Amino acid sequence: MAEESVNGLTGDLSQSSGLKPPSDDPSCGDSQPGTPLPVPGHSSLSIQEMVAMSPELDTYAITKKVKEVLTDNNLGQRLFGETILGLTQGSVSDLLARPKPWHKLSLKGREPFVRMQLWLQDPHSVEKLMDMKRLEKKAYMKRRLSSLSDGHSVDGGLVGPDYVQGSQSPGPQQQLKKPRVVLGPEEKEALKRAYQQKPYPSPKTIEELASQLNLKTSTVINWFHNYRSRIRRELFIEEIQAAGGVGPGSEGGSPSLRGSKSGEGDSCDGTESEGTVEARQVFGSGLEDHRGSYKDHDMEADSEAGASNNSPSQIDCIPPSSSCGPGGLGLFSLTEASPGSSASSTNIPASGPARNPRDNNLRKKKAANLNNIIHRLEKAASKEDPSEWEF
DNA sequence: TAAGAGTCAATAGG
DNA sequence: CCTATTGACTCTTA
Repeated sequence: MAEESVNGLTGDLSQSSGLKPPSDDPSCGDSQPGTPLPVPGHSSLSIQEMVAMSPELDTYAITKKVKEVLTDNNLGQRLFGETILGLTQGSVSDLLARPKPWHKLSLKGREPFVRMQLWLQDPHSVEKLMDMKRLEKKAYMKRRLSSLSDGHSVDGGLVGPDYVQGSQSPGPQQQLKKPRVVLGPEEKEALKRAYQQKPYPSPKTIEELASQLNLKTSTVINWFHNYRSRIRRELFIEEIQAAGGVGPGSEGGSPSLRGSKSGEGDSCDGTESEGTVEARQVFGSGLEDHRGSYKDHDMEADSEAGASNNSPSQIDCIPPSSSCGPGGLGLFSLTEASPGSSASSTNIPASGPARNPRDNNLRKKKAANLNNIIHRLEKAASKEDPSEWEF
């Protein structure tokens, strides 16, 4: 009997009484190598099902909390990623640093967040990870010792980086691995310039770029793909969320507020934002504060001669919605899925200006992205139904 | 088929 | 060790 309930996720909206029978793996044909992770808490539902049922989650709040817990306990992203999320360190880093808003995530993309949420709810989450860490260390020591006394290195093969770039090969293996391409600063600059002129270059342009920069066309193509998507992501996360620094080793999130990016220097930000707001609820256990508000990309008119009205974009702050979970359940933050914006419960107007050094870049990126936006606008224009517009 | 989403994995810095 | 960055790859999607 035990309380192995699938906490939360199912919470209140899953009570769809008779759920499907336990075994309902979508194993038709095949889809994936199966579920990589058994789902932390062990439950009868696959995370995929949980993801599907999950209400909107505040990805920002979740990652914030996870980062906090990890740093507070000296747990690394690698361990966390591999044991909890089934992702590699780099992916975890990326995810934690730039969570995409829930409504912009695909089902697959939501999975890690659901896992994180589940993990946060597990009262033993930390100690379990700590145990893992200890175990790893022990195993490592053991290996080391035995290889020493043995006089021969016996690598378990768990973590064996294949050396690629070395001029010499280990011998037996064919180092047919392609060495990683590393673009130089000039090349990147050139590509960025090209992007600003044309985020979606024609094959011809790509060819030209490639030959001019002495790169493979596939590299150029990849670069554009990556750059577009990363720019987009950066943009909305920068706009959306205020900077929140969590000091290492100390908790007590002191979310610093940053209403609007200060358009230092020259240009003015003719930003206009309609603030749509809505209250937000807190997670039952754990997550206490969060925020996140979205607004669409603002296209700013870039004009120097223009007025420099520095009207701070009005970001509405709503009073703390003190919605305490009844009896400690609300596992998820319920929100009415709102199209383009979500709430922001701001806290103390931090006196300390948490300036973001990236503001400059932001401007540049915004500008760079303008073309991108235009491109999409054009696309949208060809659709009758505004609901199909994607922004 | 091209673009987007999600990742992986090499690597650069700390 | 650890984390951040980023070119390339695998699937989806339209």
